Amino acid sequence: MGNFQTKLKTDFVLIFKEIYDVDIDDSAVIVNQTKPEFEGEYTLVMFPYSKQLSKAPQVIGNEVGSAFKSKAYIDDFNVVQGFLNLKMSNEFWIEQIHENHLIIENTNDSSRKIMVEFASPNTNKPLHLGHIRNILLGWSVSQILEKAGYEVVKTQIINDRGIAICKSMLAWQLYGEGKTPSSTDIKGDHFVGDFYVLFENKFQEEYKNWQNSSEAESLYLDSKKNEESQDDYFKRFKNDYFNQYSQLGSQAKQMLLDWESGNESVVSLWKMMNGWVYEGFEETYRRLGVEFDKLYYESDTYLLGKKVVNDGLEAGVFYKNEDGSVWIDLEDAGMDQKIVLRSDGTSVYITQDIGTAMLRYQDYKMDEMVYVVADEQDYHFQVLFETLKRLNQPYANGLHHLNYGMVDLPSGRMKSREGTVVDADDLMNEVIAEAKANTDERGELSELSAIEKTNIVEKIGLGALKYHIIKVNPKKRMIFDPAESLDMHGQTGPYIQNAFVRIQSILRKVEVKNSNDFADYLVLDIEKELVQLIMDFPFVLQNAAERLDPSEIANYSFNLAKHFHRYYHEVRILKAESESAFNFRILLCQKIAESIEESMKLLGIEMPERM
RNA sequence: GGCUCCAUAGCUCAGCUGGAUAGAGCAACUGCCUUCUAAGCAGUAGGUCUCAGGUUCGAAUCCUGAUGGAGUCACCA
Repeated sequence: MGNFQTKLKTDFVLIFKEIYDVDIDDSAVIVNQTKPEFEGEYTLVMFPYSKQLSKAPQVIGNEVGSAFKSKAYIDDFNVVQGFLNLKMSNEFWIEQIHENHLIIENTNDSSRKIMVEFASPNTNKPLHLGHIRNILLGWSVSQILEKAGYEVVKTQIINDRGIAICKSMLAWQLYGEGKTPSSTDIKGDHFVGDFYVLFENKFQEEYKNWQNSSEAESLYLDSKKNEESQDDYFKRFKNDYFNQYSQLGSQAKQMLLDWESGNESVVSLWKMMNGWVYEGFEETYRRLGVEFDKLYYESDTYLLGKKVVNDGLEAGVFYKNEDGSVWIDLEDAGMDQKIVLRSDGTSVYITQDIGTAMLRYQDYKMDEMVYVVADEQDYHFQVLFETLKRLNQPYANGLHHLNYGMVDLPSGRMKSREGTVVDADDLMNEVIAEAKANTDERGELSELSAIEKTNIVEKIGLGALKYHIIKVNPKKRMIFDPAESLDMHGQTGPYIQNAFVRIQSILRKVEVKNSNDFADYLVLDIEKELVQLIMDFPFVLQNAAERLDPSEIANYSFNLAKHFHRYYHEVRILKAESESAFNFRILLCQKIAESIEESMKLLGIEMPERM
């Protein structure tokens, strides 16, 4: 790792050995950035060694500091309480700015392969805000892992079968009048989603009517719980009605059975409608700037787990119940008994996941696997991972569940029934429109062509939206305020893009960019802070990769942009006081821009040249 | 009810391997565009880090308990 902090630690350990003849663990050494109110840039904490050496922390600090002074990179030191503050030499900063801190030396065993699953939508509805968080996290984590030296395979499992899509299909058959996305000029996924909603509405209507029948009356009177109102009762009864009484319900279920038995007309209807949905999804993905290496479809994998279950039965991982259902007992691992095969021999959700995991291993031989799935499925993945472990899968110790928190609106949880779901396409359109309005008002782009303008406005709008979502720690449930997501000031994507744009604007005005003639330049404090930030990149990246947490990169980018904006305001760059100052500052600006661009790229956010 | 996760400024969030006086942004208020793009900068104000114990040189951070909130506990996915 080309990380200077690591070098500081090892030097500290050597010094300790030399002057005290004591071995300490370099991983326990604490290096911080010196607080601005003290002199110096790096701080080592001495308290932990006080007891071991029976010396006051201040004394240790002074002794270690004196030893450090022989290093060329140290200029001076001071000790406050138990904190040893190191002031780096000017040459150190001059040297560091020449280094490329964006190159990550891979310390992992050479090129481990990791598969990342994200997005994974159902094909009966368009994508919404929740998918956007999922997709941004999955994409970003993929980029981060790749940068950290992994070979990454981006994948998803598309839930293209089941009762839900059959509802859309049936509604289209009954009420669609042969319309298509192109005949109505509606995006394919929305088109199919509209029929899903239509089905629900028609079903509700049918259900309401039925509730007035004598059959319904007597059922209510016979099987209501005491004091239960008719409304409550029928709310509870909805599923049973769908399965046992509903006309529409039985037609939809019949359609599912027909599909499973391979009925030609149903299958071709299914293919046509899913095709429409995929066209719509494709457009949304393209706009979001994401792509996948390999798609898996549930229609191909939903039968897969069965063979595994049979093998597992022989190996004693599973057991069979009297009724023929198959289970796994995970109680000794603190979990429950879980069913893996129904008594009728069909597989359940987790069985499919087991089968899919094995198929993926056959295809890619990955060492690790990341599932980007909301935290409501925490337990499911605990069970899945434990099961895969017991089945002795080679990647079983490399399984990760990136369990992000769900997205709430200021009004509470999104509910499709109440129509509060925020649609992904609408959201993108809105934020891009806002970016366009702001851009027009500023007038900076008035000389550019319409195409260039559109291009930039998209980058800004999507930058705002993506940053707003990705800056939040994935583990946390987040509250998404649409009004706030339109903001382009303060800690936002456009603020960071603006720092980059300002640098580009400066660089456009410079004729010769590669003059490295500034060895005599005395680096300013604010410039040291900026170089220090640039030097931090590998450290931040490593953390983000280990924790599967893009928000660390987001915070880092903001920090860098913030420092740059202050620098830009305080220090003349183009009109620097000397040639060496000019040369240094131009190179510094280039380095800052590169670091901003690289870290934002890891978040899936592009930089415009102007804005 | 069992298990899991969460609780930091009015709001949205940082603060993670325990370290110095807990930080940003938004909203509010005050300044700064003849000067490299004001999507910017500087400043004011805003805190019992939910509460109570414990661990130690030192706790927002680790442990225990309480309170409040969320999720989950299907032969659903």
